[in-house]
Amino acid sequence: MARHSILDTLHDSLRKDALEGLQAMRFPPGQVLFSAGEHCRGLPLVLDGSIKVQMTGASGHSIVLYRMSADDICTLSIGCLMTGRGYRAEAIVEEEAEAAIIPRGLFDRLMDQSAEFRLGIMESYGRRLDDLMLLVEEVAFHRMDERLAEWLQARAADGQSVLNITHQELAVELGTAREVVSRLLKELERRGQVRLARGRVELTGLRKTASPA
Amino acid sequence: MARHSILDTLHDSLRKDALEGLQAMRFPPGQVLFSAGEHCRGLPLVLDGSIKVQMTGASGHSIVLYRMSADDICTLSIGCLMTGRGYRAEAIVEEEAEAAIIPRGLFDRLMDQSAEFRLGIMESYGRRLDDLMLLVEEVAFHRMDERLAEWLQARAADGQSVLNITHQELAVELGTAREVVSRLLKELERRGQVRLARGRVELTGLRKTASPA
DNA sequence: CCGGGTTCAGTGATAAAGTCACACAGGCAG
DNA sequence: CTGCCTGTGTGACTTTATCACTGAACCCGG
Repeated sequence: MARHSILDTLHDSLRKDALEGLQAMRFPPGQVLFSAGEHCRGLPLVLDGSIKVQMTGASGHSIVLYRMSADDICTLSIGCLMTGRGYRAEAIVEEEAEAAIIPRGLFDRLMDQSAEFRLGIMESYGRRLDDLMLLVEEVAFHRMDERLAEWLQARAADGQSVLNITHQELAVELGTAREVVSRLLKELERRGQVRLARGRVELTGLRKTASPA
Repeated sequence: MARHSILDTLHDSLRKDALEGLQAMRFPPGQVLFSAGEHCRGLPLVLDGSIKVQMTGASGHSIVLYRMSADDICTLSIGCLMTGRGYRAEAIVEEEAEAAIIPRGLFDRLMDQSAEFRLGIMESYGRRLDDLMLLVEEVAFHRMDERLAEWLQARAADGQSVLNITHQELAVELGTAREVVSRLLKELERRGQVRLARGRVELTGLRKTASPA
């Protein structure tokens, strides 16, 4: 059954209707939920798993914009739903995911009848906007070596110390070229902060870049 | 009196209430409407003029995220209003502007009672999200010389052919350093595409960068 | 187990962009 | 006229991006 905190906020009769209009679906890793240019059929709620949203530039390069996980809302879809334009990004399942789609009609009804639902939607929007603003700042002004180290550290903080990821995938995370990632990782290895193997990065003693200042 | 298309969509009695709860204010160029860290007091509607929204990174560098002009909504504020977090960016008046602020209570009421109002808000959100995604792509993957040329061309398309702008301001538009802009402009001047003077860029024969491919 | 294709990773050379440091020019106030 | 402040130009150097390859690791069919 579809479990999502934004549905919990609904009053009984409305919640009942909502749950009837929804059906959860499972998606395996690698599955593409939507891709650039496609039109939007409703608002996806992420119930479980992990989904990354990335876009590909005219240049052919890609960059990951953000991730969605349990209890998230695919805010991006609302814009498409409202303006009728196609998606500009694509969504790819990373860890097996479960999601339910709120069809347009039901979405409108929930927006009309539940202040709590509206609040949830707007909050989600606000967070997404913030994320993107931070990303712009990061891409525009931060050094690549720091961004790479931070990305790895964030994963380490999640408890993971061995990442199964290729240099190419890391390059997409950071929006740069594979060669750049290879060179920076090699440098980190020289400093003893990571250990490298094909398709694998093991974090050993990663800390802040011995900064120049 | 406050004229904004999103108010026109309201039904008579609601519109009357809304107009009573609003008062338009004028702001001179250079005025800061809000800055990073401040809290949000309501949703600003832009009635006229031009306002730029920019953020400053930890590095001290700034970049313009987008502009608002007549009939726009300061979508960014909604997120702050909903999540209660402070602004992450700042808004600065460029051309003398007129704006009205919808206080929180009235905003909630309009969201509750007007589907058209909701639609307007969500559309605005969608556009903003799109803008930011495009900006990420541009900053991450496009060459500086092309971005500069495109920015200048966009102004030329607006009918302006003499821009009163400093290299530093252009650098903030593009999220780069002043020196980079200076060098690129000098290169454009060598090619006869612009004429330069202190605080002034005159567009003469600007076209697509004689691209390498 | 071997051979051959595919995916990953490493690296040199070069171009583009960012950083630092400083010189100098234009315009304005006293 | 003389400073002074802001804006611009530029050299030297670092970091990042791009291009063009090389070779290593893995996968699979025979």
